[in-house]
Amino acid sequence: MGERMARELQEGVTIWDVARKAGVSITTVSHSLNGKGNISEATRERVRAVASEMGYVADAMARGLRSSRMNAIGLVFRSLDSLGTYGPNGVDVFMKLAGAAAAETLNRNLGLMLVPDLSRGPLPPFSMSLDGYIVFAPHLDDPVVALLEKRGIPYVTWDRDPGRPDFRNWVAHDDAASTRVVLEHLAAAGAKSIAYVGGTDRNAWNFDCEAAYVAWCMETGKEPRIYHVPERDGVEGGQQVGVRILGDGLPGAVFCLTGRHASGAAQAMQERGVRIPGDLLVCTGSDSEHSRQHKPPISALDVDIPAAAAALVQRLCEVMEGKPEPDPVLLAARFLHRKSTSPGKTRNQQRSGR
Amino acid sequence: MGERMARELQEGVTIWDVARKAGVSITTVSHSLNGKGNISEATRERVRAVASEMGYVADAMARGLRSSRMNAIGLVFRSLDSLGTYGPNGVDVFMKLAGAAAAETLNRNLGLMLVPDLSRGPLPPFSMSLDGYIVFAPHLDDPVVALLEKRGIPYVTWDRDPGRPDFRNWVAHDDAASTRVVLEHLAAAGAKSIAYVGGTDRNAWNFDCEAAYVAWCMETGKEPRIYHVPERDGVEGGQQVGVRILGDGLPGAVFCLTGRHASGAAQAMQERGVRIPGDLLVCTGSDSEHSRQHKPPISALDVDIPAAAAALVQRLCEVMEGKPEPDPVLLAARFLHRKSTSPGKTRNQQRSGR
DNA sequence: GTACGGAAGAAAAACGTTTTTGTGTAGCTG
DNA sequence: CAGCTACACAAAAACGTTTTTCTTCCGTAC
Repeated sequence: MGERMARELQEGVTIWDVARKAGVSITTVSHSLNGKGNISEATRERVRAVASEMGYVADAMARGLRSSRMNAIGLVFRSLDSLGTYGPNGVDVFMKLAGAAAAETLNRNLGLMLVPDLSRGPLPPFSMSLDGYIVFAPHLDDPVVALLEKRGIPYVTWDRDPGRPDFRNWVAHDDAASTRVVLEHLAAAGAKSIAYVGGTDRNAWNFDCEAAYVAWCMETGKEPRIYHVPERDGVEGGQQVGVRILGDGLPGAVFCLTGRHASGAAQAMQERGVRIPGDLLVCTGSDSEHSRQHKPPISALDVDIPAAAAALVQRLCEVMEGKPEPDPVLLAARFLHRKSTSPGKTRNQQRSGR
Repeated sequence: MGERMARELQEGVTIWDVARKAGVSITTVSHSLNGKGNISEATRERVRAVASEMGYVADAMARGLRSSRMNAIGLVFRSLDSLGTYGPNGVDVFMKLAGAAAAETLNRNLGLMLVPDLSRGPLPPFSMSLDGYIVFAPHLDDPVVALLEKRGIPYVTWDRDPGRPDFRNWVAHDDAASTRVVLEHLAAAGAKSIAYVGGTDRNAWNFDCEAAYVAWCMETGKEPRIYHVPERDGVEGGQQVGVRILGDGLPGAVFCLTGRHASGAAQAMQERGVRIPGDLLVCTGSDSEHSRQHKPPISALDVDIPAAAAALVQRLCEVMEGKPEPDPVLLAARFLHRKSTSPGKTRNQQRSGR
């Protein structure tokens, strides 16, 4: 029996094999297994037993061909595409999201396909056959989004597409509100002036945070101090901007959107004698290993990745099922209050680590 | 034209549409596009032009059904499965590998599918239709490997499968050699005794490193001091083992396989007054954000991820093409010499960071 | 003038499902 | 007992390719 079973489990047990063994037609097998049609419970049960005993699994491609559903979705990281590397140091939000999305899709019996930049080079063979896409951080006039749109492939995005105000299937943080939380926290902690360091990717995150920063400055009558560093420059870019900021005069606080920039800026300034949080408060808009491990640890806005993944997958499934578009989903970012923005302790205390 | 093209690019332009428009049979279209059959160059060119003008892309599932090649491979992280989370803090080797593998597969016009644990729960729909698998860090008697074996699906593993000495399609570091490099480095830096902290997953990495450690101790006449911490316990587990090691008497050096354990152990011991590298050298067998960011930075063995991904994908493609099995691929781990194992500096120097 | 052979392409089979349509039997109604 | 319905299942069509086999045409050799 084991011998025989092993042979049957070899690739290639089709619906015909099951039908023959169960003494029914392939229709009956299909219906039994999918809970459709009009089959007596007895037959259904028997067929199920035979199928599972034979280790039958419906061929995904045949099924997909017929029902034009692939049961898999694609995940494309636009920000990684522009970063030029798919494994940047310390930026773990991507893997976390990929992992969480994979777990989430598995719950719905969907596969998750990792698709590098769709817009250049030849298309990966069945990128166009996937049932839907999650596009992470599309940028302005994103060609990947345009392609999906043209093909009529359902998709959702993390962060809105800045060039498509009418598109509603997105999930994101409320960046304006989060920015405000940060700025008010910094102000409450005693910062008189706050410098802002954004990235150069033309995505909603950069746009919205900067707009919120400017608006807040207007409201509170402060002079905006805005710096931009390319995302791909990472910690090094942060160090350079740290030096620039110092040259322009030490502000009360620095708000860097990316964790790597924040870490680099803080490090450069600390090396030049600035004490954090004594002389300067530092906060970042996206938590990363760098912000966590910096001495002192840097306060950060944090994404609840599993929640984000769940919301994205859920919304995508709704879109794929043709449900009417509800409003975009806005998640609240958590603010992680760490040492780098602790208001005015004495200078000695801050040295003792921990 | 633009209007019309846009409509045609809508989903659903089939080989029939192309054939009709070009005034030939579907056979001719298929042959023209795939460079097969006996078609005059003129026709071939004309068909190609029509097809690309219409934005025709062969349906991946129909093609896959016919040729029983899916043009996609699966990637499954066994160590993440056992870790219980797909986004562990600071463990970025996975995303890096996923990203590098995705880039590598794209070069070969293959898709990359992320597949969570295959061995429990219902199978993701077409996990069994994929052309091949990369299994990262299979453990002893790994059910995922068994399943693939049973189904006759080609696969390669990162690290050998400890339960299948005959299986040769794997890529790994030479763990024995690497361990030796570390131990000799620690000894050369002045460590008289070296404690070893391994994980509890039953994979080749844990087995081979520990065996190499024991062998080295025998050779050099040292008493082995072995500790085990579950991988999933992370930094916290490291802290606990740090305390245990201290209780057993301070060794000259500690070699922790995982970066998170190393960081935790170092931290716990530093908090109890141990100076690194003054009183104790610390080294880890796998670089991670934790080892990089620790103060002082912890020396580590590092994987050349792109090389690993390239080797894995390459080997998998060979296996899928039925090439005879050459020897397993052994990559050399780089040893990253950092502050935590710098031999006997004065105690004051080591405080000034950097 | 017929047979042969190669070139260029068309027709048809096959891949393994799902879904639509058919078919036969049993039970009930009028 | 003809006719209708419900039931349980089977047959066949369809999905969009690739591949195998078949046709047609034409030039050349016998």
